[in-house]
Amino acid sequence: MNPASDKTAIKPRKTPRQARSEATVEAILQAAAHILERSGFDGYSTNAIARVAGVSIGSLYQYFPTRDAITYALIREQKVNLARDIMALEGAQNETSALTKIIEIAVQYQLDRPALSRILDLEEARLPQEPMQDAQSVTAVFRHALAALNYPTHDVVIRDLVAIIRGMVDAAGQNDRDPQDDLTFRVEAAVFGYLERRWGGDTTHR
Amino acid sequence: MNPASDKTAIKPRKTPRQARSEATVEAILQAAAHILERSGFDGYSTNAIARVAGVSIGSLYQYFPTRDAITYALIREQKVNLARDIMALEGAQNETSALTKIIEIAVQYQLDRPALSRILDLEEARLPQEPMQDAQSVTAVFRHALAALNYPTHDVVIRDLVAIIRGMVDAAGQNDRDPQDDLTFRVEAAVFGYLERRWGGDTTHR
DNA sequence: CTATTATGTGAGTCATCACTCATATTGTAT
DNA sequence: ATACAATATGAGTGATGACTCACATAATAG
Repeated sequence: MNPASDKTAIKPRKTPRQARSEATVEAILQAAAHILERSGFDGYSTNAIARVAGVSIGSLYQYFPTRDAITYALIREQKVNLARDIMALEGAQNETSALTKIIEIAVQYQLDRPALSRILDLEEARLPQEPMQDAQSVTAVFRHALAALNYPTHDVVIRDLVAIIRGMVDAAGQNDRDPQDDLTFRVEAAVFGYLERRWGGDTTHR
Repeated sequence: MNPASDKTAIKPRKTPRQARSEATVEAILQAAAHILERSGFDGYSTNAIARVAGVSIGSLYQYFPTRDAITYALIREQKVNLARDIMALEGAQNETSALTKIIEIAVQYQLDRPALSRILDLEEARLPQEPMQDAQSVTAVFRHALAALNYPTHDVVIRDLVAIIRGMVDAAGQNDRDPQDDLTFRVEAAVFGYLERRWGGDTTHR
């Protein structure tokens, strides 16, 4: 009855076809990210997002059927960017393993916009899982990196590693007394420590 | 002006003095936990909590000045229970290290009421930090366990370990395809892997 | 130029929800 | 028995906020 109660309608109601409407969508997403980053979940209302974006509330609902749809879009964007950056470094093959690069980039994201990436992680954990095929690009990157080091590539291993990295990085971002300069090193210790302890003392990694 | 806007007023407005009022408080907390566990944050309203508790909304506000105060109380309760259970095992000194016991008990909590402990962790990350001295009991337990194994006891180390354990345990609880029977083993791998990799290959641990 | 479609607008609707308060009931002290 | 404090009640208030809709304007097609 009420279209808003149709939880499957998460994708944009309309797909922008002209340049100005794409700008509108972009402005909305930026405004949403800005509000989340500055004031957390308080004030994260569709009206506020539209106001900050300099767009009418009606326009917002032309492209996003639900407030959560905006949040999902931000999460998706973050994931896609992360996977893109990792794969960009994939080409430059130097001595460090792909797994090390993943950690470096994940930490980089955290240091760049700590509040935003943290709150998006929280929201992702809170919102019902959307069947997000973009997430699989991250999984694929991990699988590839693990295979290169002759480690197992089961889903469980990847989930554990993602959980470790996320947990540490978000916790460090929350605590402003955290000496974040060695965060990469600390995360590496946990990740490689976990792998080595489970699948042999092959110390050629890193 | 509005007492509800006074964010410092988080502790119970009144302290129960009679038996029946303590029962009321207990019913409210149980109802809140039940709702959070069953339907997540949706439906977690003060009116619903009072209804499920079989208590009037007015009674609820006699003891909790804010809805968040209820959530804080649940978080505090969980922390206190955890610290208590760990210290109970502290006495029974067998061959396993105290750190191993901490992990076992933390995993135990997760397996017991996965949805609840997960959502309370999320809420704790989301709510403004209350100056919670109860948290320090958990920190103290960690510090003691680390010292027994000749590991550093800096705040950073403890924060990292807590983040690792929480991240892994919550992620496992979220994913119902997770083979949780070996969760303890996996978390141990990450924790001891992290420690050994940073402070020497002393393999007498565990 | 005209028709058609895409995009934009924002006052208004409706439901939810945190929280209050005037009043009623129960326990306790003396 | 009486007084006083503790506890319980729930209809009501006010604010918030997601979302709609009737209408306006801008782009594009033919």
